[in-house]
Amino acid sequence: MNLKELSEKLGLSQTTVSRALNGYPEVREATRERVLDAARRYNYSPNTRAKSLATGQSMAIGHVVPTSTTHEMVNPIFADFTAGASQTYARHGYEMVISTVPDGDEEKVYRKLKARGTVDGVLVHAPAMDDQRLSIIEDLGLPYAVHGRVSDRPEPYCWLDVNNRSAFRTATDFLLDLGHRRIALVNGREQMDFAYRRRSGYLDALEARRIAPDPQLMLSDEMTETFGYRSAMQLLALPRPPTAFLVSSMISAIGVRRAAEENGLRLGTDLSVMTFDDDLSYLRNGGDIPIFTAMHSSVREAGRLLAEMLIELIANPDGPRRTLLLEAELKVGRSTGPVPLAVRSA
Amino acid sequence: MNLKELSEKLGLSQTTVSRALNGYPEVREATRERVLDAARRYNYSPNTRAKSLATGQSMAIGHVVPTSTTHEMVNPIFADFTAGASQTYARHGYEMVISTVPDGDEEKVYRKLKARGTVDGVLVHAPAMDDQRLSIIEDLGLPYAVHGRVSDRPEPYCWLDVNNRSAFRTATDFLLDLGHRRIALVNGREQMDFAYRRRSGYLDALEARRIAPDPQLMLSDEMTETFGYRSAMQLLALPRPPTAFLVSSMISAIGVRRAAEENGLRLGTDLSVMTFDDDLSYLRNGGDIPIFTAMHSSVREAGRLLAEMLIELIANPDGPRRTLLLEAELKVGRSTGPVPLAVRSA
DNA sequence: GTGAAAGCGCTAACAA
DNA sequence: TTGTTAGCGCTTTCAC
Repeated sequence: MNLKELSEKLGLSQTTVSRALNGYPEVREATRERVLDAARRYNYSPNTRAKSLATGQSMAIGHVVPTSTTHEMVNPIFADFTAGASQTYARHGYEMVISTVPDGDEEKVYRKLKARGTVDGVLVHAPAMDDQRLSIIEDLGLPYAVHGRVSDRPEPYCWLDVNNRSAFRTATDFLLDLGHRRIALVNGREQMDFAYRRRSGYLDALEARRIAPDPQLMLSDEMTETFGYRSAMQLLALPRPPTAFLVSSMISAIGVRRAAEENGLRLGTDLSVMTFDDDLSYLRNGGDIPIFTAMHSSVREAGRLLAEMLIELIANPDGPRRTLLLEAELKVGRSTGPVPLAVRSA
Repeated sequence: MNLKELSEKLGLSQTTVSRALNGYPEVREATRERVLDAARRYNYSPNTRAKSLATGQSMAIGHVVPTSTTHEMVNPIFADFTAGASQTYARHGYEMVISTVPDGDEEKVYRKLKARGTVDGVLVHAPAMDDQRLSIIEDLGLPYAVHGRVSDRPEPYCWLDVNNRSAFRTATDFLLDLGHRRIALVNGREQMDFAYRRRSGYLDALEARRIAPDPQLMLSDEMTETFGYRSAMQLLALPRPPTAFLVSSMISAIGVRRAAEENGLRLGTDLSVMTFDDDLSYLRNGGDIPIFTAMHSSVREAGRLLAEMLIELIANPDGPRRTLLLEAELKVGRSTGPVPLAVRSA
């Protein structure tokens, strides 16, 4: 059933039917009723492609995900964030188009998305400190919004970020208050903007107490379980091992716990583990996770919000570039010892 | 740059340019060269919407994900699978469109996808035993492929599944061979087809040795860390607790480990934990995971394969409904005790 | 081997 | 308030 057929059934012109369906004011109410009714009865839905072609809007938003190095897509953060964004899109009638790209081919993909008219805007994930994507997208004239920030970018752009710096400052202070002095930082890859900001927060806290950071205690790589495990094994084997771990993701913290276990250390007694992660659904199911003391934020909600911001930008491309900084919340769990912990002898 | 502009630059008709670009044979080679060259130079990409409208093909494939109850999208399996499928789509020039739906609204969404011509086919995730979606999609005449199977469905359809039954039979046999007699099964939600098949395999193995299954030892729910933890806490508190756990997902197994830890039990010594999960990227990063003994399969590869099958079906809707059953691989890690473990006294 | 023209299903001037 | 008409950018007969 298409517009032509529907209008013939109704004995009206396509124009009138179209106007009735799209809520234009110049249609008589009775006519509109008739049209809407028939549309429902015949299960009519307008062909998106035809509509797009006529309006120039694709009513779709692209998420471009690099595959090879970062494994971004399988990152639970990405999943939760995307789920949130998707809900917003659905409410506004947008489709979500996900493209995966081998690293390096990104420019080509954005260019194509634009040229082919596949999407009306794009959401950018996991920006690096000197991320080049934004300039490319900006130059293409494609509306975009960023989950995170790009430190090296002076131009205004639409972003939403969690306050990583203050979160890690707070977390580190928390551990310092407990009496810890050797705190390991198990962080994401150095080029990632979030990792840089987190390290800054950690260093801020140490500096404020005049504690010299020990480079040996600061590791960074892609945040997998394996990385957490290996980091902890390595750090716990030091002559002066850390008494606390500040870990940039829950899944890596789980790896840290595995290492602790293998070393015969009990969390909350022999070792403190504190994590920053978003509030991920695959770990909980409505329940609490008191595994670690944690800095939490809702990444799903972040997805919803940023999608709203992007849609607003698409509607008004010359409007202001909105930004939003979310503060993380501290949740104290039982794995962080309440008292200064003895340094384990080598 | 669109076709008209490009053809004007070349002094050719749109027709010829179109033919040259799309590899039609009746174009002189020299002309084709010129056209392809110009297309590259001017960064020409055909407008997808216009092309779709003209051809009737959308060159997009839909993944419909229920949101409310199952949290499917944030399931790491889904993420890895989708990443794999997406790679195949990219190779074949397809876009991937993801829609989230509140449970129950699925029929409406499929109907819309079809009526609006948004996609050429759909991939169905996480089927339940009596899943109604397939009949709906079938009736709509939308090509589809299923990740998993639907036990209650006699009609042929295109699916790819891992052999859950034999995997769990093998896993249970493995634990039985070690001398375990009280083996807990921590499984996915009962309505899920995969959970049913896994339980069957588990029961098969017990029955073959004339061991009566203990209903107390069989739990099922959505596979989160929290569920694994709670299950294990509950089971370990039994008068006769299990000596081994067979867990349906790695993340839940991590919860089981947490519970074991809290109970002062060491994996591989006091307790065996065996898991079935796909080979998930967020846990590893190229490395091994010696956490549990596991039945493994590559879900990313599964995504790639099933996407191929679907694309083939779209190209030839009246062709055979291909199916593919993958066998899981047993990987023995150090957490499964090599000898019968003493039953912990209550 | 190349081009003219119709049409995919819809929207949006402009007319009535 | 409704209808006529001309596109949106591409493919695809059909004619040359």
